[in-house]
Order: sequence, then structure tokens, then C-alpha cells
Amino acid sequence: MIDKSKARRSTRQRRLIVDAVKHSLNHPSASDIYATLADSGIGIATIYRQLSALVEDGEIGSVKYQGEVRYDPIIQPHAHIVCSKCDKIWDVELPKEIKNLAPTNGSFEKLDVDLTWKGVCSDCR
Amino acid sequence: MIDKSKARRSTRQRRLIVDAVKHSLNHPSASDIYATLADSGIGIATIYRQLSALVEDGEIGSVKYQGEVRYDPIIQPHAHIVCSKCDKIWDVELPKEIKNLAPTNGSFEKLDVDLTWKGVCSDCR
DNA sequence: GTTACTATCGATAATGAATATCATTATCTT
DNA sequence: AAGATAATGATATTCATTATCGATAGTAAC
Ligand SMILES: [Mn+2]
Ligand SMILES: [Mn+2]
Ligand SMILES: [Zn+2]
Ligand SMILES: [Zn+2]
Repeated sequence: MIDKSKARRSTRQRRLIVDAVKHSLNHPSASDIYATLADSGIGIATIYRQLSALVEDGEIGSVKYQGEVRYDPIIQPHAHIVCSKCDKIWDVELPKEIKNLAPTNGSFEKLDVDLTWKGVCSDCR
Repeated sequence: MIDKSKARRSTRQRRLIVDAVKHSLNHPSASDIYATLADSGIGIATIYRQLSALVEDGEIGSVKYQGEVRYDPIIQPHAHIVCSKCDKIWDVELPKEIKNLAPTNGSFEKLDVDLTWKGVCSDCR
């Protein structure tokens, strides 16, 4: 549990982890980041802790796919297209029309959208 | 791993499990079904095995939410709206316009859509 | 710069969902 | 009824993630 009321310290680990996500291309998982930063000596617990904290702080985004969390350098709302063969994830634009398609019947307010297309990419065919 | 080339046998367990999902209202998880069928003596492994088999056979649907699989009596394509407080999941219609919004740039073919709205339900406010 | 406070770290134990193993049981075909 | 084998249930195992806790290192005050 991370307490948002306390100031966040700028540690070597945190700087390296944000940087790794910000420069990532394929929506890396926690263990991807761990592998990327292998020679930094950062512990796996710190990787998980900081990734969660960074998402909570709104510095990075996250997507769930196939039972694991993948991290995203893009924080603006956008959709994804995933390949069910190689599990790669690409960013696609979120259609502006989507807002008008939000359900209105129930009494939900300020709805977030999660839109993902799934198929098989060209490399996998 | 379930082999689709072999015939599937009609067991007491399988019948009870389909039935439980078909009569369910809240997109139950495997352990929800396990709890529902507690007095049947069905083992947890069988619950998981049959739920996977039933999805594979197209007899029930499934949705992933919060790192766990939830099962769905509805097999027709539809969207969902989830409450981030109580984790309940409701069915909503999948807008027909969504097909036209599918990304065309890449060389993906026959894309499936996964559309989920997220918010806080009326009960949780 | 030194001190004091405490957030953060790293090693590792623990958790929770899901799958694998394997001897036993029950279904289906002949 | 008998034989072949799919399915079951108890339990071990895997995998991602979280919790625990003593040690370490940012940070602000002096
Ligand atoms: Mn993205
Ligand atoms: Mn549904
Ligand atoms: Zn692919
Ligand atoms: Zn709710």
C-alpha cells in the first residue's frame, strides 16, 4: 500500500524504472523491466513497488493482458490491438465517436473506456 | 490442455457446472462456482478444467477482470460495464458502429473487440 | 557537514489464481 | 458385460504479485 499523502523520494531505482518504461516500445511487464535493468542490481520487489507507484502517480499507464500487467509510456487515453499469437501490444487511436457510445441507462458517472482489438498480426501469419 | 478431437463425456460434474453458469447473474469466477456447488463434492481442479472446456466448446463465455477469469452465460458478443468499487459486472449492448471503428492500417484480420466501461455504480455511491 | 527522521530498498516468505500430475473412477462403444 | 480411455479429485507446482522486516539512503533541520 502506497501512501499518497507522503512526499515521494527521488531514488536511483525510481529514476531508472520510469526511464525504462518511458523508453519502452512493447508495453513491458514487470519482469521485462526487471530484465532490462538486470545489471542495476534493483530487487524485484522494488520493480513491482515502483511500477505500481508510478501508475498511481499518473506518470505511466498500465494494461492488463493474459493475467499480467503491462506498462505503458503513454498516459493519454488510447486503444490497443493485441496479437493472440505473439502477445505483442500496439497502440491505436481511440475513436472520438466512442464517447457518444457510452451507456446511459444505469447511473454510472464519468466512465472510462477500455477498448482492445484482438487478432493475429502479419508477422504471425 | 483439452483435446477437441476427442468426444466430450457428459458427466455429473460437467452438467452441474454448465447449469451453474447458465443460471448465474454476476459473471462468477471459478471459486464462485466452486462455492455455489460446494455440497456437490466437485473438486476445485474439475471446476477449473470444466470451465475452460466449456469456454473452449463455446457453451459459455468468459471475461477477464482484475487478474481473474469470470464466466458468462451469454455467448453472443456484447460489452460490459464494471464497478471499480464492488467489482460487479453488467452486460451492455455492443454498439453496432463499433465494427466500422476497427483499425485498418495494420494487416490484422477478423478482429475481435473487447469493450469495457469502468466506473462506480449507484449502489457504491 | 552532521543529525534525525523515515521512506525506500532488497531478500525472501507468503498469497492467490490457475495448471500439472497421477492413481482411481465412471462414461461410452462394441 | 468388458475394455478402452476420458474425467475426476487430492494435491503438488507454477507464476505473478504482495507482505514482512531489518538495513539503507533521501531529505530537511540544525
Ligand atoms: Mn498503449
Ligand atoms: Mn457478459
Ligand atoms: Zn503476432
Ligand atoms: Zn459498485
